Amino acid sequence: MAGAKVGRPRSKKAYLAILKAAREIIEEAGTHRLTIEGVARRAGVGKPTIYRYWSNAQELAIATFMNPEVSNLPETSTNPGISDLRNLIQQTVQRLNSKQGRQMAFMLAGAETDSELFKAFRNRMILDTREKGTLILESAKIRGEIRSDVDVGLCLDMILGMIVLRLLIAHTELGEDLVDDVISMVLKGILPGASDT
Amino acid sequence: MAGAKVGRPRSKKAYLAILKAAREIIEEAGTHRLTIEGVARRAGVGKPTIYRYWSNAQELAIATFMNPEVSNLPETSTNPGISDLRNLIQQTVQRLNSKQGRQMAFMLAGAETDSELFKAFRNRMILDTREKGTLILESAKIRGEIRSDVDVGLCLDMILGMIVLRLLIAHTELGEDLVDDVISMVLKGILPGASDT
Amino acid sequence: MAGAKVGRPRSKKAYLAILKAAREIIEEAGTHRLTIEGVARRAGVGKPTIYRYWSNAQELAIATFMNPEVSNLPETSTNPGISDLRNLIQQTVQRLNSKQGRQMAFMLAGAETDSELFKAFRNRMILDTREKGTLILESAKIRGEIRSDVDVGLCLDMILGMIVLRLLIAHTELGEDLVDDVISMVLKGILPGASDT
Amino acid sequence: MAGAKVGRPRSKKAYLAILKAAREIIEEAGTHRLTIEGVARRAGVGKPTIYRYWSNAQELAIATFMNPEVSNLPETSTNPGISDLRNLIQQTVQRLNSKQGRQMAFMLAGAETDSELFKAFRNRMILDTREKGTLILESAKIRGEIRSDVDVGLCLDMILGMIVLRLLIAHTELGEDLVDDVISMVLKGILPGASDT
DNA sequence: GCATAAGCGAGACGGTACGTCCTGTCTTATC
DNA sequence: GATAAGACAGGACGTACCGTCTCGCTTATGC
Repeated sequence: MAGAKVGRPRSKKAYLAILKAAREIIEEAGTHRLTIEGVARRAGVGKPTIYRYWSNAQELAIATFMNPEVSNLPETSTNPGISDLRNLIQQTVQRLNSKQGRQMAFMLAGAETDSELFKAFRNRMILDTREKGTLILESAKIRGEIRSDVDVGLCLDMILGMIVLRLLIAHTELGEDLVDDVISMVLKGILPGASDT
Repeated sequence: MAGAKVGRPRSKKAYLAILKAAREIIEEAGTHRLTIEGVARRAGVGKPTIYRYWSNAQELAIATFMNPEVSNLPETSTNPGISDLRNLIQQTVQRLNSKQGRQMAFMLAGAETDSELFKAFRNRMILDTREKGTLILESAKIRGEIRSDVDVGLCLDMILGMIVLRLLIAHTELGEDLVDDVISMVLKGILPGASDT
Repeated sequence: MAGAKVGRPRSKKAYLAILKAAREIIEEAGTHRLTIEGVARRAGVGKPTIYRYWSNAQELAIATFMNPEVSNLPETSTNPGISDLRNLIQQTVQRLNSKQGRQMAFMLAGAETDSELFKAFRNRMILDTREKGTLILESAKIRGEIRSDVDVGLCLDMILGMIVLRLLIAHTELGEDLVDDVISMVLKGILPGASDT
Repeated sequence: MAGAKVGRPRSKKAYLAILKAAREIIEEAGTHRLTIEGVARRAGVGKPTIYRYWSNAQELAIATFMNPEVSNLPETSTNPGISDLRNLIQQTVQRLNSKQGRQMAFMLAGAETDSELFKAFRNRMILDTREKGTLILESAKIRGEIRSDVDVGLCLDMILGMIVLRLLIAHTELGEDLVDDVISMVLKGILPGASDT
């Protein structure tokens, strides 16, 4: 690779203007109205400048959700107990329940599933929660707070899945009570013989 | 009723040819390669004929999954017990796990969520299962097979949500074991003090 | 309304409605905005009914100018003299100078030149005048009012041609003076040695 | 001077290919078979490239006659006499009598009469001759070759009009003799007392 | 310290598809 | 048995974007 850093350096200003314009368009008109031409026009930028960073509108859209404004979840406590699960889910619900999160979730399904950015998104929005949740539940397992034969991944997918389902398909409100209910259910199951809420 | 059945009747043949062509294109190239022009070409049909039925490619794509080939779930027994839940979920997994179902699930997220066809799809693919599941669980409640304070809707959304999540985002295989595991979990919960699988 | 017998109860009415609608459209929007669909819609008539009489929009347009409202020129006196030429040209100018005449002249050039209706139009608008003019000039020839070697057809074509040219291409006003001027010129020529106007 | 020469320059090659294709289509199938899609296909060019230059098929058709192949009339001698009129008319007849000229004349009538290109055409095909003819006749007037009270414009319109009329409407052959006859007539008039041809 | 290489905005390019409109033909039920 | 209604295959319209490709400039680096 000759010319590692020769030539004019890429303009930070242009890069940020593109992301800003893209975010605004998505905000105003929705993800499927995002076009490269529209972004270029709004950002006062040439189309090739956009293509230099992302190879299509899809990727740009995904990137929009990857920038610092959608921050990571706060760290869980170093030795988390089963009670931390509530906070985690609460935070995930809030994050996905935002306008941005909603659009992103929509967009997700249309994406080329093998793309790096799709994976990145999935990592950030779902797996991130899943990972933290795994940490919590495995700790709980060790401490005997939950049964040792529990499939932790399945458990988390049921919780996350429910959230995604209601968001994407049922378009139900995701209230605060929900979090308590779902935790209660996942803990006690639905069979008789467990104490009430 | 003026205009009720005046004029040349719509051609069943053309209608079916359109759906067939659309289905084939989706099968071969994916949902996002479906274009009205392509369908018209393949079906040997004029574009306006397509637009007479559906107002854009999205709607046509959704309609593709609404026709008889993707049939309703079989009826559950008239007085279903908790054991029927397994069959219901098994069938849903199979249906969504097909190539067609997978594509459809993908497509879902990009759709205009207020469109009639989106709702129709949701009804058929999700609510259909949800409704039958509700029947089963409410019966089980009455018979005392499950606790009376259980939120039946939430319970089903956790199961369905997990399926959708794994299909859309994690792209995990949806094996047969899964069904047993998820039912077990939802019945017993994850707290200690329940018998093993 | 309801005809007593089967057969053709509303034929005349439909026919006239078509012509009326066509005339109105041409009047309002110009000849090139005339479409069969538009006429059918406006006339409350099925498209095939129009096609039963005329085979395309062009023919219909021409037919519009063939109906009684654009009347024939008045008859010339039975034994016309050279002085009748002025009246003839005057009338022709007036007829072509009308809005309808103008549009018709425009349309003429776009027409399929071999169609019967094109010929019919030509007959009515140009040859009609030409014929009457020939009568006048041949009579004048016999009476010695003009030279015997004059090409009568050429002479009339120069007069009519000038009118058409100014109408179509130069868009000059066709005033009354013009008629006197052109007759004077065609009579005396432009060489010196003729008395002034 | 923003936008003066920014951006990729327009491709001369594409421009010429469009005109060539348009000319060929008109030549082969006639003016009313000229479609933007057809031209794009034949020229190996995108439709928007055509629309960048002309806003519809009509304008493109007119432009076809405006390019160098249909050249200007040759210059008349610097101090032209009445005898030059013959050459001028002869050339005009030839030009209009060509296949291309004929089609163009037809097309003329269908055009939006206020368009720039319509005017351009009129300028080139009619006014060009008219202007040169005016020069000739005014010179002749000064030298006393024709009467001083002659309306030069009217005279030329009669000649040109006759040509156009026969071309458009009568579809008469425009032979060589015609030129002599029309000049003779316009010079001498049709009254008795002038010498024979 | 000046050449060079890459980035920049602008915008034209060949394309594809859009959704609309109209053509001329056909197939019904109605009158 | 002609009519109105309107669906049909076809095809052109003019527009919007796609992703690529020049342009003439600008901006650093590194020779």
